[in-house]
Amino acid sequence: MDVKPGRVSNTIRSSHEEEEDDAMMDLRRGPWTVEEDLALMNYIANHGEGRWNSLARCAGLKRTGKSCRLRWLNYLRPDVRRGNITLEEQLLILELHSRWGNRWSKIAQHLPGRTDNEIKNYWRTRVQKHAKQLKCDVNSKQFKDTMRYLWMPRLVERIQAAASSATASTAASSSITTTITTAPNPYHFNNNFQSTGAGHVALQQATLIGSNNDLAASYTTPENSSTGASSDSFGNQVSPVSELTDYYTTMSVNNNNPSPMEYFQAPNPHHQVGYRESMTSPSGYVFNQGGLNSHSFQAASAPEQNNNGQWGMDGGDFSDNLWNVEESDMWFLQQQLGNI
DNA sequence: AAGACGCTCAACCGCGCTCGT
DNA sequence: CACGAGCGCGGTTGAGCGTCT
Repeated sequence: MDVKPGRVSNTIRSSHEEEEDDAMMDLRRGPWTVEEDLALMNYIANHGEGRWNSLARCAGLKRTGKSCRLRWLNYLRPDVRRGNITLEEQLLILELHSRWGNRWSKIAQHLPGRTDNEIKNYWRTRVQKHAKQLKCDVNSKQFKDTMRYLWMPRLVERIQAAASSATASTAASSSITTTITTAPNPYHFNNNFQSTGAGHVALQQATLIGSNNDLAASYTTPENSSTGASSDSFGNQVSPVSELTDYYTTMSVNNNNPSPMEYFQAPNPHHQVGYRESMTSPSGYVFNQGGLNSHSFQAASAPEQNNNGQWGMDGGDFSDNLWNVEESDMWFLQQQLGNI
């Protein structure tokens, strides 16, 4: 990659450090400086975004329009959300990716505040890592089945557990909102900018969803807003209901070994469904495939299981536990794969 | 303590689509 | 219709940092 040496990721360097580099070329590349960020933000605050090439010139930035657009969309926008991908977001990413594949921007549209870049990075670093650890290709049927039958139900279970904890604790009722509104971009925007920025609406929306404390029902899958079979923007057939739940239903009919997802109700295809409706009482399902039921599952010495039989959930902000819990996910998935 | 290794994520690149001329 | 500019998207890179040995 022909990037200037000394590139510093995640680090804002002073423009003084790079003046020598500037003399070498007209267009700057590499990490953005504080001055550049401020120039870009101020210009967009006054003139709006779009027409990126001319914007770059008019703002006095020695950057390509592409670079400015990327910096704005992925980092400087006021509604960009940073921090760990929550359980719900993970579930949604898995679900949407199972339907659309690597259509990152499309997936990102359903995760307020998350960028396609962030989701793409999450997929590559977390999901593909899991596939690698399970010794199967991320695009293989085996791994997709693992996601559908094991990983996603497990996420739902943990979300339910977290929701229960949140309900039990009045203090916890605000934890989800806190998570969602955590860490906007590092710069302070004045009130005028915030009130006029389009992103502010999205941020309010995200907060509203979180504060609803009804996470499963909060999700709006693309099918929620349309009825009947249709095709996506790439001409692929898109089921009116979740491909995921369709798959569960089909598999449970065709497979003598009932999948864990049998405990998820098949949705009415004519009914607009969210997760809450399509997945009833996931926390109650039994892993009876290969003779493993909830008792043997819970009795096993998996890491991170607490005294309540919950997984990595201690009643606190569940997003804090996310990364620790992932290790138990790997343990769990590997155990389950061994039984298939 | 220090070198090796692995992970994360901001940033870049190339391709293809859209739209105006 | 042809062409080019602008833009968006998906793939890839690599610096920095944390962890392991």
